[in-house]
Amino acid sequence: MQISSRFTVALHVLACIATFSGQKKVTSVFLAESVNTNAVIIRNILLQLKAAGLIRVDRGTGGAYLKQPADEISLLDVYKAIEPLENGKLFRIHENPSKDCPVGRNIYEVLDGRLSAIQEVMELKLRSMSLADILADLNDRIEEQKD
Amino acid sequence: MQISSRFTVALHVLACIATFSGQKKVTSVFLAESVNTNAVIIRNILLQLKAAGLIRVDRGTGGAYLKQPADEISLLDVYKAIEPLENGKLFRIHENPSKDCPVGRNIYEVLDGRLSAIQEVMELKLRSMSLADILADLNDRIEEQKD
DNA sequence: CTCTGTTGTAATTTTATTTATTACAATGAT
DNA sequence: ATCATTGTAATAAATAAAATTACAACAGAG
Repeated sequence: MQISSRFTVALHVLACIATFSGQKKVTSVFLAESVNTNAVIIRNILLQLKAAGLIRVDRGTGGAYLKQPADEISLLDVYKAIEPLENGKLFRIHENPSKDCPVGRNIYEVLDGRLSAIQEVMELKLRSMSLADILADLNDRIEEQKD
Repeated sequence: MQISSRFTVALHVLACIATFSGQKKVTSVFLAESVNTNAVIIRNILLQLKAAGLIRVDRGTGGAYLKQPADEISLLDVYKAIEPLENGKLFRIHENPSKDCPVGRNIYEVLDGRLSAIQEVMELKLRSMSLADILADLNDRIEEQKD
């Protein structure tokens, strides 16, 4: 089961905001065209990024802006802003295993710590990467393509 | 978006097979009761574990058995046996971003490597844990509960 | 103050996926 | 031959993602 595209859409959105800030007004319609999706999808993602304090969105006049320097926005910040994990747990454990079976009775406690450790390394890696890293790669590619 | 419970169900199933091997015949019906789900769900998971070479399932007579020592079955083996990831990619990247936008044109290439690196650390951690580790924890708890 | 472009939000639909269920042929030991 | 069991198909129900439509709220520009 893949992690939904909302996370990568959010990264795309943030990359656009950072890239075009100052040059043009970054609206949900503009973003929807760049991502190739519906503007309401974008607006909802913008709302989540705003709620997490990562961006500012100007009502009425329109436009989205970073509220933090790109090197202070980690991919984990974005991931947590976007992915509404139940209990914050990446892995789902089946519910109500049999209390009559010694395995069923104990499986949750045994798995929970290990699954959390797996999630932890993933989140550490997410934290080690920033929006600035993505922008740097992006700029390199864009510069190359100018020839 | 959480990873489906099929993975943890598979771990539960393997733990039962290892725990009860020799003591009782481990059938899909028995497993379904321990997990608290439908026997067909279990059978399909058994088929996947069998296809991955982790277990043997006896047709007709019934019963499932480990084909490898528990310390040679890593959680990654189980995860890969169970999770049918498209292209093997954990993260989904939205399709057909605008070729007219410099961000849209390059976002896939820029994100792909980083997302793969994140998946990589998660898989390394999964590989570092074995079914034997789970069985050890499980046995400790079961022994404690015998009092 | 009205017009205009935009955001916030609700409601609904479409599509995909997971989980559950029913049914039954195929299997293989007894 | 019987019987418990697996393999498999077909389908339904539940959940979730993604897309769409509609419109009130907003805020600057004229």
